[in-house]
Amino acid sequence: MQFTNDKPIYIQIIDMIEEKILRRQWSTEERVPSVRELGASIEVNPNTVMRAYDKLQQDGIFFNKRGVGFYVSASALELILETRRKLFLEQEAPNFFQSAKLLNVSLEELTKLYHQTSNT
Amino acid sequence: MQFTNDKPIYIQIIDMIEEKILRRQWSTEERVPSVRELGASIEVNPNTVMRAYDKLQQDGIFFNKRGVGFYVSASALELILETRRKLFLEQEAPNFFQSAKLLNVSLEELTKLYHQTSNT
Amino acid sequence: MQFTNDKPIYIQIIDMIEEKILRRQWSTEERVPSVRELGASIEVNPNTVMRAYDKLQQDGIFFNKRGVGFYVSASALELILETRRKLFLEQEAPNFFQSAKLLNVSLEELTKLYHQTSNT
Amino acid sequence: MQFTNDKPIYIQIIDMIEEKILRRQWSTEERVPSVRELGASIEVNPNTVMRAYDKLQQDGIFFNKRGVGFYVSASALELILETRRKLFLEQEAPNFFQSAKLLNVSLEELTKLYHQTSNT
DNA sequence: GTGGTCTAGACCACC
DNA sequence: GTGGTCTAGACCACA
Repeated sequence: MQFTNDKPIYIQIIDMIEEKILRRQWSTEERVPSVRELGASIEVNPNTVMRAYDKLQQDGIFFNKRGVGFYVSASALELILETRRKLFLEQEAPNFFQSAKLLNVSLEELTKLYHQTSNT
Repeated sequence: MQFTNDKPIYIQIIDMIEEKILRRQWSTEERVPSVRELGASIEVNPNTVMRAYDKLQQDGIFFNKRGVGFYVSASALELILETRRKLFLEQEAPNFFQSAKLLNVSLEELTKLYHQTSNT
Repeated sequence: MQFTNDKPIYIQIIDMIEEKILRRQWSTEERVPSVRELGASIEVNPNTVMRAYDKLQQDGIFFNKRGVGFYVSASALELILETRRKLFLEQEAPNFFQSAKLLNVSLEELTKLYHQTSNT
Repeated sequence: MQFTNDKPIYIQIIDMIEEKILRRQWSTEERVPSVRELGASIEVNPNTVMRAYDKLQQDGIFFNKRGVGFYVSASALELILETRRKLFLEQEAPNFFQSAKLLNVSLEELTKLYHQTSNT
């Protein structure tokens, strides 16, 4: 996995996991890789993965069976959708459209870009 | 000036200056405030302002007359527009629309948001 | 380390590092001393070392693993050689030979000086 | 006239003047432009030109007739040649050839470059 | 007056 | 531990 330098790695891991859940690649109530496994596969210190899992657990997206591992919670999908939609509508969209106007990108161009964007 | 905590101050200064240029509040070939002046007016250490000016100079947006001060370069507006448009079209827009699709925000909703966005 | 007064310290640090890489004393993909370490060893403020590292990173000679340290990039040697050769052939050499001609230093004398120059 | 940022302007003016003398464009005992004249023609503050003239006078290259102007001294050419040759042979040449060796520029290439260099 | 460099010391997030 | 940012204060050369 490739990491950018503008965000902490553990945040990028969280984003990746949330995307996997959103895309139904990781299902509800499913056990997720151990911190060591995931750490090894994406070449990141297990502590950093742990930090991401911790945050996800705090947010109610993961839960933990002691000595067994982490699981995707039943309400995970709903939670992620809710918070992300809120962020998207209240923060990202206004910023995005304001940028567009400042840069003279018209509604037509935006619509075209919208249709060009793949779902992957 | 108000600063947020999610970005370094010197970056926020750069953003502010680029916006001023984009909005034609600072014109090409015009002398800009000295590091001390700007520092005093926005209550930031002159070193921090210097760091912003330095970056802007590296990017060709400012140039410098020795012992006199910094100036907005002739190509500043063009440079900013070019890099920002590129970033917008190639990075931000795809990410944004992909998010929209992932979150089931329809084109109609987006269009509505577009029209709601103020130009300021 | 000895510093001269005709160049900023951070530039002299950059030069020293590039020379180390050119002479294969610091290898590609190798971790370099932390800003604090190097600062202590050459008796310079860590901020000044940081400034040098920052520039090297901008130029693609260093890269950075978050929370770990700076590394010599894979293309470092190539980059340094390329830019230095270009500078040498297009700027320094013409200036040098023009000076020689202006000062009536003959090709024979230059050749002699060439052979006298040590490789260190 | 074009100025670089890596050297003070007054030094660049001195260099330019010395070159003019070396090339016999300004002759011995000849009156040189006033500080105001030269300042206007190269778009530099007269104070800065004055600083250059001052230094040249200190070095014995110019002399001054009060109320009349500055003149190229009789020994100017000799003085310039002497100091420049010394600098060239003891500093510039060793540095130059050491660079050449570090960058694997052979004697043949250097000789070729020598012949390519125009005298202008 | 201007930019530019440097130090010392502090604080922070991240790994 | 690591980089990274910021401040306060100093000093300097240059225009």
